[in-house]
Amino acid sequence: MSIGDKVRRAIARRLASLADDGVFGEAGPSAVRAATSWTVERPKRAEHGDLATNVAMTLTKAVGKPPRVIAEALVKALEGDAVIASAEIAGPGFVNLRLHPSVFHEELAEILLKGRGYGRAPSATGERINLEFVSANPVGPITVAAARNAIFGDTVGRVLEAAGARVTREYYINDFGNQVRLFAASIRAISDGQPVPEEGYKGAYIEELATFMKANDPKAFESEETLSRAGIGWMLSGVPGSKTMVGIQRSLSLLGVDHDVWTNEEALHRSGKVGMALAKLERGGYLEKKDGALFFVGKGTESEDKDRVVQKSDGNYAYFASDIAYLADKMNRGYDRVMIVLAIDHHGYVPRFKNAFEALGYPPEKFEVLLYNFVYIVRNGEVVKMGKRAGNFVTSDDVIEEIDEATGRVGAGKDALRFFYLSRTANVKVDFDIELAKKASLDNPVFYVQYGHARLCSILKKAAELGIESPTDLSPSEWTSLASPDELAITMRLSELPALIAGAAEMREPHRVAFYVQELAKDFQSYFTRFKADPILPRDSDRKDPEWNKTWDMNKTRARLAWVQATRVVYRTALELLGVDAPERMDKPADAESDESE
RNA sequence: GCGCCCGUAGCUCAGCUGGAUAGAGCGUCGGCCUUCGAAGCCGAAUGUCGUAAGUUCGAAUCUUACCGGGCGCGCCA
Repeated sequence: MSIGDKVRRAIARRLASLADDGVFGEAGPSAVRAATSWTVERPKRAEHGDLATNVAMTLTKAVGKPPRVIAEALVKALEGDAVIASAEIAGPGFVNLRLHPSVFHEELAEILLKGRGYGRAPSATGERINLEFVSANPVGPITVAAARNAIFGDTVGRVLEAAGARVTREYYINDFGNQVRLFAASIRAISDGQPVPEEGYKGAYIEELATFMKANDPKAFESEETLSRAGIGWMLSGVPGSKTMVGIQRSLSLLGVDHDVWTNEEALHRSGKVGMALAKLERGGYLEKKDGALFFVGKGTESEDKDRVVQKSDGNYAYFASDIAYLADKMNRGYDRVMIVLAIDHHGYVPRFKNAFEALGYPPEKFEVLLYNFVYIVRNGEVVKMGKRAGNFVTSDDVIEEIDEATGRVGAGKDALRFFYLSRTANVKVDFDIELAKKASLDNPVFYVQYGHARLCSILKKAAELGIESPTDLSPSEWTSLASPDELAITMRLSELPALIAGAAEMREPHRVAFYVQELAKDFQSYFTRFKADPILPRDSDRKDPEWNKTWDMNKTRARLAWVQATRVVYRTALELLGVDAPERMDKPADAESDESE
């Protein structure tokens, strides 16, 4: 049980017995037991205690007594409590609480016991969720803008998994229809030395692709169909050795994103799943023929102003038809919930998707669209229009590579880009200034967080060098020497991880994890620097005396080393949820060193 | 016209399932390295929370209207 839960339970119990004693009048006993909306939270200001509750204020109405009267009774009843050491009334009726140190020690013991499992659901027995994301048009590389989809979607997946869900990550390959024909035509034109068609694809990547295919995959040119299929295959896997044609799958992998299932739109048509899904809607009376075309008529919970075409009057299916088939296909595979990550310009599709989902016979609340806002690429203060057709886009590979070089660490670019996107809510738009990307990357808070983790590791490493064991199981009496308010306050922060994960998963808000770990890093780095005069480990000067270990308080060192390890556990879990590395050491980038010597 | 998203410090953004004196990073100014990592720490300055009403003991947070910015309303994909 978390610290917050323990405190909550203690308060609830005291309140219930006060009510039973008639302190809150006739309505007391039932009112107190019915009240659930009150909170136990860490106050903004440290002098307000370890935790505070608003229970007295929320009970006022139901009980018919002023907040301070309720609070006074509660404070009195809490005297001698095993969890709460002291309580006092503050402000309009808050009850500020201070806890016994043993409560923190128990939490640390639990963190060390559970390790990586701390804060996570005990087992993956929750919903089976199909999470579709990225699904970028496969006729071009992954851009920095698409990387937002990839990173947001992937991190939602990580957080949901930590909360117990079983998540399948899925990519929908739109390899059907007009854009694919144009793509094939563009490849053929380039390989024939002809100009690409008016609406075709241009740019270095497709030239490289065409040149490569001409030399290595001549059979692909037999027909337009083989050409488009092979071309998309190479888009996914990449051109060997190429920097401009890294391949969608590898680009995603470099972002720390890996999909479990790749579904082709073309295969949905070829296998007849589109026809089957429409037949099902037909039976339900959801289709209507008008002007030679077939329309989906939504009758679901979402209001829609008009009917949507599924089969055009020329006999071709509209894109929406394969969307419907794809939804049916996913649910036929046995998921409890279907989620799709889409850019905000798709918000108009949500009602028709939901109605189609409902028309297929599924509860609409089991379908979710997670929307995220645009990424605007900015160069010298001006927004740059990116387009695959024009070929003037910035790929995530470019950005990652540049940051890797600037920091001198492979993986730093991925970490910086992930943290950059995860440091804001999904529904705010982002400016990505590519000229500043390199410089700004060195200021990326992710490195600050990682530095904190490296410092923790450094303490443990140093302890090992000194021959001091870092224990992971201490007895209650051994823990007592861990008593500094700073260490206990950080422990309070550590204890928030389980609720944080649950909240981030429920709200589909991975940015909460990014802000949490940043706050944790700040707490720790501040503590670490301020306590230099009271080091965890004996310094060289302390060990000059050969008898030093007789006077040194080794109990305190051991308790603090255990605390360091628990802090590291929480750091690592948070970083893992963000898909960010937790390096054990960080070397100062070359640029920063030269700045220093100037 | 209708619908969705956004508007919080000089800049970029948290806080929005209502709580105490509205926070962080960057930037600015002033301090701190002989000792567990200075990619660090400490301190200072900076706000009509877009505007106006309403609900409430209490509103950045909920409701309504308005203002400003973005996006969506195809037999396109």
